Amino acid sequence: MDFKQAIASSLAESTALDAKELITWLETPPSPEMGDYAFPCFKLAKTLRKAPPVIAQELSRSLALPEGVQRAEAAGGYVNFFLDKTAQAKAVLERVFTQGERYGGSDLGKGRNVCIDYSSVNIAKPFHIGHLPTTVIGNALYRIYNHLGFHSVGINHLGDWGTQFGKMIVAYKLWGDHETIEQGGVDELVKLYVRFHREAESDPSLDDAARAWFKRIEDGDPEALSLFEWFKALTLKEVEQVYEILGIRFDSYAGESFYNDKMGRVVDELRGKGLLKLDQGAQIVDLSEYKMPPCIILRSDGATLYATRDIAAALYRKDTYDFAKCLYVVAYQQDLHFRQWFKVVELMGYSWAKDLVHVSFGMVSGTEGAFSTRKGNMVKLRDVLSAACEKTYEIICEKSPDLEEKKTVARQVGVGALVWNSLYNGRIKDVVFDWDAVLNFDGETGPYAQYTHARACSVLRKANYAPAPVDYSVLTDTEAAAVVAAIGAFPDAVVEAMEKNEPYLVTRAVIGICAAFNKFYYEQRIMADDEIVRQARLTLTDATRKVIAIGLNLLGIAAPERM
RNA sequence: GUUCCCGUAGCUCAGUCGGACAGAGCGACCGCCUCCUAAGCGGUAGGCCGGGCGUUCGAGUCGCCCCGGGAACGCCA
Repeated sequence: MDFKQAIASSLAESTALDAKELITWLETPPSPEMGDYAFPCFKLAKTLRKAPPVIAQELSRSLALPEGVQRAEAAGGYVNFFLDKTAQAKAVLERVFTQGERYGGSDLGKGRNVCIDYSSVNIAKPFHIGHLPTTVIGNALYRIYNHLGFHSVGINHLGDWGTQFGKMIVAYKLWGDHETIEQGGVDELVKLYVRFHREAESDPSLDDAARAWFKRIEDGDPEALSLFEWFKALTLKEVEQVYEILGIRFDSYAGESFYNDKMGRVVDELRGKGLLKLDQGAQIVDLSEYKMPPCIILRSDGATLYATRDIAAALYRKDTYDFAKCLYVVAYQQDLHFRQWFKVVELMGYSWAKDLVHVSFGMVSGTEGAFSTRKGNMVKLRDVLSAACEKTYEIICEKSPDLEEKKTVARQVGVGALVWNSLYNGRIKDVVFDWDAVLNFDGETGPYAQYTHARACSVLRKANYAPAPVDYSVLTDTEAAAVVAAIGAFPDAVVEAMEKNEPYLVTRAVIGICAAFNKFYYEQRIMADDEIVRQARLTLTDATRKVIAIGLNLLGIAAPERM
């Protein structure tokens, strides 16, 4: 923030060091009583040939305190800076009200596109709990980048290509029924798929038939194509219902099949640049120099592979969107795959290879091990969503029987709880899906943040709050100051979340605000008798609820005003 | 076997490009609604930060080795 800048500049004058360097040295003390910013003097000890505590003493005395900084105190090897709480409250709250919806945002990414490849559902496969992380993390990043002035391009890279669709057609023609499938949707398709595999074990001719049908899709045979499109439409219809519930939309559904006619370019280019090598019948790019297995571009039968398609997609996206970054929100299992083809793009001579980022995340498993369609222990996203909403509905009936629109709020809170869970921790952590954990709404959960928001809204409603000039000096008590500090820390958290592609940093910033506000709410009476105090506290409450709403919105979570 | 990731309180995790006594939530136990939403707030208990060596004024954080868990490793995506 501005105060940090000012302190760094002031330190720069006294130490003859670069302010930009110094600002990175400044840290936040472990507890608020120790000040708002701390400057560790250890690094100066060598050059100044003095003990850190001595340097701290001298600095604390000689420094010219910038505007808004009340005092500087030496504490061991640190100089602690104490902000003038009134000035801090004024600066932070005015910024909130000036920027409004855009608080925590900026024009950092102005004019630059960011492609975000996420969710990427498979056609004719169920949308299960394992798809939640990519969907929700991708969506949050989409919103975070937009908030920082980038233009996000959300891409659902559909899994809509491969021999499995030949299998689907064979199964459908043998055992399927149009009406049943129209009714049952993806579940029916999965049944057919499972049956195909069972029967193919004893009847290998089925696999031949499947290959033949897939060939017909590739060749554009009308019957094959229409069945294929039908499966696709059925799947998308179901999936879009879930996106609707989650409030997610995509700018592009260009999936695997979309790049079918765009892979020749990749092969030609690789060959032209002398990167392709024939090995065991396949065309590969040798990566042994980079300690990686080769990247296979063409199978020995001439067919393309996953990597070929991803490279084609990257080239297309660069041409189409001229992205500043292209993110792939995909589980860490595919780490090697991305490292391989990113390297291939680099070897092709494209400097933008460095802008390709694998945003990896941990895997979701059940309490009894990995989910698998075959084992049938897979948990469908829709089931989890409805369970969460039902549970929420019960709680509302119990706690807020008079609430109107219970169903709507139950949905917002139930869905919010689920989304929050996927954005609460660092991406890389594995997740064991556990109903009890998912349906627990106490503590640092989505409902907690939503509750805090609703609570603040409730106070403002009851008080008939209207904006008016504020005496910020009455917001200097410990609890109010903590709320101010938490709100003030929000913008940096958003930037860091973008830089690291880690939405949980926003989640944690929201928690910080909620915790501080709830404490404030408990300790200080917002609707104080004193009019000056009341107006100031209401203003703080208003700012709080606004920033919580912004934070939740960045995470893709609704902020109901009552619950 | 090789490479990558992870290992912090009973459980789930955070720990600011190394820095001030290691934090939070859940669970357990104990408190707080005649007063603004108790989906809240407070307190107690609970940790040789997997182990060792090293770098450093200083290591949960960096390097090396070991142990434990996960993932990937050529014609699937």
